Amino acid sequence: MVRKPARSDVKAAASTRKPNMREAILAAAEELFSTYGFNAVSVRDIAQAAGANPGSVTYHFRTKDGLLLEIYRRHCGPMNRRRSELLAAARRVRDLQDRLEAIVRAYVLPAFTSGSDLAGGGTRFTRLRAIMSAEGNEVVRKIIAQTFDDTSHAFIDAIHESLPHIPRTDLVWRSHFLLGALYYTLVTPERVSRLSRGSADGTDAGHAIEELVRATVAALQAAPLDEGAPRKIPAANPGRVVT
Amino acid sequence: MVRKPARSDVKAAASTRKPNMREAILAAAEELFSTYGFNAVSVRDIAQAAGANPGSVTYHFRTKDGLLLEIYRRHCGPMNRRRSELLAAARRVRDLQDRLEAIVRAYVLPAFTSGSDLAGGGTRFTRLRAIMSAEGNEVVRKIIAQTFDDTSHAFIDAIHESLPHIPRTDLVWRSHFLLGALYYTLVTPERVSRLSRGSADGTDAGHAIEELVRATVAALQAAPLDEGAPRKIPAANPGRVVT
DNA sequence: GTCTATATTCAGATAGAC
DNA sequence: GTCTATCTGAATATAGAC
Repeated sequence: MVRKPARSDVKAAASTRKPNMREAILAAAEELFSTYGFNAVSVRDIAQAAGANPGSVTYHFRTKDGLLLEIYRRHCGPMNRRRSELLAAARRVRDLQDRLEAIVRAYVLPAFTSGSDLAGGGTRFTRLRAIMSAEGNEVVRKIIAQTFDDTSHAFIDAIHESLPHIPRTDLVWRSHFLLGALYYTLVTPERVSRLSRGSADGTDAGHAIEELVRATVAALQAAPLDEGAPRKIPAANPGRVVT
Repeated sequence: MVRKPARSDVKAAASTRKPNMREAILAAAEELFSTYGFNAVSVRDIAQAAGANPGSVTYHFRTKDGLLLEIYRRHCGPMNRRRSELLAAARRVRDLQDRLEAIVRAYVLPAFTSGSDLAGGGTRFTRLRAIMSAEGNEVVRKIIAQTFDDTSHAFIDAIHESLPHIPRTDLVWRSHFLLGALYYTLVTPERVSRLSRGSADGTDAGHAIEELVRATVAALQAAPLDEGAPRKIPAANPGRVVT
């Protein structure tokens, strides 16, 4: 995906010792951040991986946060656009059960497939988002609230249309669980492989999607807490637990 | 929990300027790690919060990793013991539906209530575990595989007994999703509050547990992927996505 | 406009004072 | 046995060379 320079004259060669150093830095940063987290990776690590000088990173992106910001800018647009497309298509599905499943799929799929360029770009970026939310990065927190909340609301509303008898609040919780499950699967896929004793491959994104969609659709359809069938109060949990 | 010194003579007072500095360091570290993550917090930060000298931390715990290890040692024992107790009780529930719910509750509850001493200790520790799994800390990875896999297997097996017609592999996926949902709720509770437009409080652990249990029980009971009713191949996902 | 050499602050860990 | 003063290396960001 590196654009070949139009002319390879001396001047151009001199001013770009490595073709598109900026892109190389971005790619290296994305790879390292999504693997080790933001805080664990230094600007020096990134520069080294990209074959650049540490200061070169600062020149292109001002700060380490700026670099992260640019990675988000790259991915958020395409990803949310794809989500909107898929959601619009899902809403046109007639059968209610099928529609709900299509909506969930429309939410999950772009997290894996999206990404402007490389194969696995979407997965890598979503993994990065998972790590960033755990690390509580302040820069990212703002981006998320600004960029993703609209999409999240749109999905919750669409789900609510398919399940009008379930209070919106419950659907918020359940779609929140969906995102948590999605993130966790991308962060520690090897745990699935381990606990299944090899009968499942946690890194198989296609399979993960299917399992996640199936589980989520069932969870969304569950009776809400208020109007559920009367249940015994479990001995283990007599009262509410306070944080 | 701070043991009072048997004698408060001059020598004892001199050797302990602050009572139980070791405990103060542990408490400060747990608080900071579970709030900002492991990599974002420096030994100096911890020392300052505990009113200690940075080197004092190294004396008590050798390394920063050692400090983390000790925090895990403190919590894992009580937590898994409580889980075993609750699981044993749950397995004795006769009604299959109720039993399944009790099992899930036995898994989730100790993540909130456990913790040797302070209120919210369990929640704080589980939040820490969530962050650590995202940061991919190598020290923790080993502890988890050693300490938690037995418990996880026990729970999956118990669930499988309640749902024998569902392949164990699917149950592994679904209980994995449970843990992810639990972690994510502890990591970003404010997102629930935001998306619900204030009608839910993400930090209300009691409510979170109820929502999580309800959703998970439904997810666990869903038809497995293999033998589900025949479904249309969704246009959006013609093939498997490769990571 | 792009990158290298350098400055300054701060990290984790040590060796010796109490 | 416990903690303080200090060392060494690495962090981000700058200011100036190309």
